[in-house]
Amino acid sequence: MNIKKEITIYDLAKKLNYSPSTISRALNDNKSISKKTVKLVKDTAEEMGYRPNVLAAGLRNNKSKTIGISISRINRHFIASLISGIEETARKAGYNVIISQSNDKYKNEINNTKALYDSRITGLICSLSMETSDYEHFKQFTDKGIPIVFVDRVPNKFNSYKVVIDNYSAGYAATKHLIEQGCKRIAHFAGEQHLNVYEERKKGYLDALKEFNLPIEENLIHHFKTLSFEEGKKMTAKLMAMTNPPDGIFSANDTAAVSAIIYAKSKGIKIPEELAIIGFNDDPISSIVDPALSTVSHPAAKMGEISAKRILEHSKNNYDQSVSEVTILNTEIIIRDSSNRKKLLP
Amino acid sequence: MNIKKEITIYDLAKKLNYSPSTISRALNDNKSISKKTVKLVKDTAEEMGYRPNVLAAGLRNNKSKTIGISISRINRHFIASLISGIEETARKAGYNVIISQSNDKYKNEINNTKALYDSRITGLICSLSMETSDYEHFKQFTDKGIPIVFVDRVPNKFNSYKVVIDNYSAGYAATKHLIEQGCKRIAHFAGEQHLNVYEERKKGYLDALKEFNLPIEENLIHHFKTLSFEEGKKMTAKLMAMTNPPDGIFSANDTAAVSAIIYAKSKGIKIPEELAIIGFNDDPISSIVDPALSTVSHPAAKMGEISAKRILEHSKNNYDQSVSEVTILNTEIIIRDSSNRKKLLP
DNA sequence: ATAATTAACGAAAACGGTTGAGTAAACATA
DNA sequence: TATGTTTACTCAACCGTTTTCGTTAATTAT
Repeated sequence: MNIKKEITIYDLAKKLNYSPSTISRALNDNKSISKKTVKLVKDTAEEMGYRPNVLAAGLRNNKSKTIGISISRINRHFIASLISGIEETARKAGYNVIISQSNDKYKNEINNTKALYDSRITGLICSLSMETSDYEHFKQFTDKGIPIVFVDRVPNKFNSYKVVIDNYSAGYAATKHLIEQGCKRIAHFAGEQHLNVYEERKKGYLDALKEFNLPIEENLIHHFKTLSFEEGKKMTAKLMAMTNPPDGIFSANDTAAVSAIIYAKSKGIKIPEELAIIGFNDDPISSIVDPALSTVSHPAAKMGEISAKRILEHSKNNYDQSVSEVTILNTEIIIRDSSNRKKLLP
Repeated sequence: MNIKKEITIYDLAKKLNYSPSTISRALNDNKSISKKTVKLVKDTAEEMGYRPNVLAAGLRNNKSKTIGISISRINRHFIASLISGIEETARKAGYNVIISQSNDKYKNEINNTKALYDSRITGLICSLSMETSDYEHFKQFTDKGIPIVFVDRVPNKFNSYKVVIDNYSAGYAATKHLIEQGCKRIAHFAGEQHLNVYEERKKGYLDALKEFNLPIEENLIHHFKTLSFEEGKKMTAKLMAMTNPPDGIFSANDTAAVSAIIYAKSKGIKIPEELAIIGFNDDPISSIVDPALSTVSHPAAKMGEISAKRILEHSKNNYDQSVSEVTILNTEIIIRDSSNRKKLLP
């Protein structure tokens, strides 16, 4: 088991009788090196099995070609798609992607951002943890001119790039859709209200009710810790046991919405006739559940792509850090059988 | 917008009147530095806002505390859970995780592994792309003593660590389960046969049939390109249109199995009475589909955890690279309504 | 023909840690 | 008392690139 020695630009320099500077420039297509030499250098680099050491380059430039990601957890469909979009565009540009999961813990997010900083990332893409309401730990980046792109779950009081969907409009549209299907008493499964996404979805819901002169009933609005399957099931049970149960549910995510469908079915409640349901995210489960769940689709991969591009552009042009450029992407209401009462009409 | 200067160990050294070496050692808890000094150094480091530059350390050590991952694509439940497991254990040990997606293209896998190598990763965790059947591009790691852990989709002819499930036994058990439910003509949705996972699942299927003296009918065995929803649906349609259709399906993944359920339901075929179905992976969709899909559960996060630990151990102990240590994890058959005929009996 | 410009490359100093070898003082041992 | 051992540091080289200044020779302008 003998370990082969690494080939460096010095080895190339010695072999070709050039200085390391020339080799470096040739490899980077510096125009002050003749095309002939560039070709020669690149060919022998290939031939000798030279592989650049990005750590050395990174040290010298005080920046590695790396994008850092801080998210809650990977194994959720939306997040996985987001990361997929980031990775794809980053890699095309020759950048690596480092991921870190907060598991929705504030403390983890702090430690992770530190670790990412220590790697001298070119930029950070972050979707906040559930618990985060203080943003001090992001200053280490802005202090050093390192761009941050917040995506989906973003802070309202922090100057930086943001890539989001219009949660308000989506919440409004989802609720309006239920109203148009004839729902009069629509419940809302809401998420943590200090997170912009859930706060805005709820606002949209409330405004739609107002718009159509439907009363806002506080006992139909429930704030969930995690919008999990279990939570959703329990809440659906509670709601449907009311003397005057709701005839519609707008859930801030699909998991809870699906749990509502499954619970209602098990109790013989007809969907959508007695209870129309719409979720949020367009998770794979939403098209599999029976009846299929209406929902709001997120352009997750696209959001990742745009976020990555923000970082790449910034590092090219060195934009003014103090500018907070917000990108708002369109959502789409996907109507399936869980809410489509009109389809049932002759 | 003025960018703050970075604090280095030289700044700490100057401030404390120590040499940089002492600072470095103190920060790394080297025992040749007095506890008093260590505390002093760490405290002022904290106070001055010192953050280590892992690029510099990595350059010096010719290895960054980073684990590289090469997988097909992130946004699949199994892969996302796997990565989640890797990230969690890596981060606990102070390691970063770089991900790269091949999108199941051999060429991408080659480029990605090069990029990972260039980052001087401590080790590589890889689940092969669909197209990979040549392993030359992994030699760059073993040549340099960098450990590789293949996980799930592993090469059979390459010396390295491997973390897998017993696909053969799982395939056997899944098929046996259908047989025990009374199925006589069981179809198999198989994947690409040069991938160990699909090859072995099929072998298990075949051996179970033999064991129970059921005939092997080639027209019930179908090899899929991607085991997608559409492929599964088409194939189910074809199978159920036969004059003598199968009474059971063992699908090598859940997506195709779910598509079979949905297709059969749409055609009024009773599940599991007329057609019993079992899938593979225990994707979230499998418990949501109605009737719920029986399946084989993968300990995905656990596999990630073990893979990461292999890398960490290796880098601590510098094990003999030529040893190919294989870890085989248990799977579990999860019986749900899509195959549970006995439940229907009084 | 001479001055000015340009093209093509080289020397050497960073970048921020790590580490083997060395040292001075304090302490223990024979 | 002389010697050996520890303790707690320091020195300086090194990791592989990049980049700022040069330098030299060739080309162009005057």
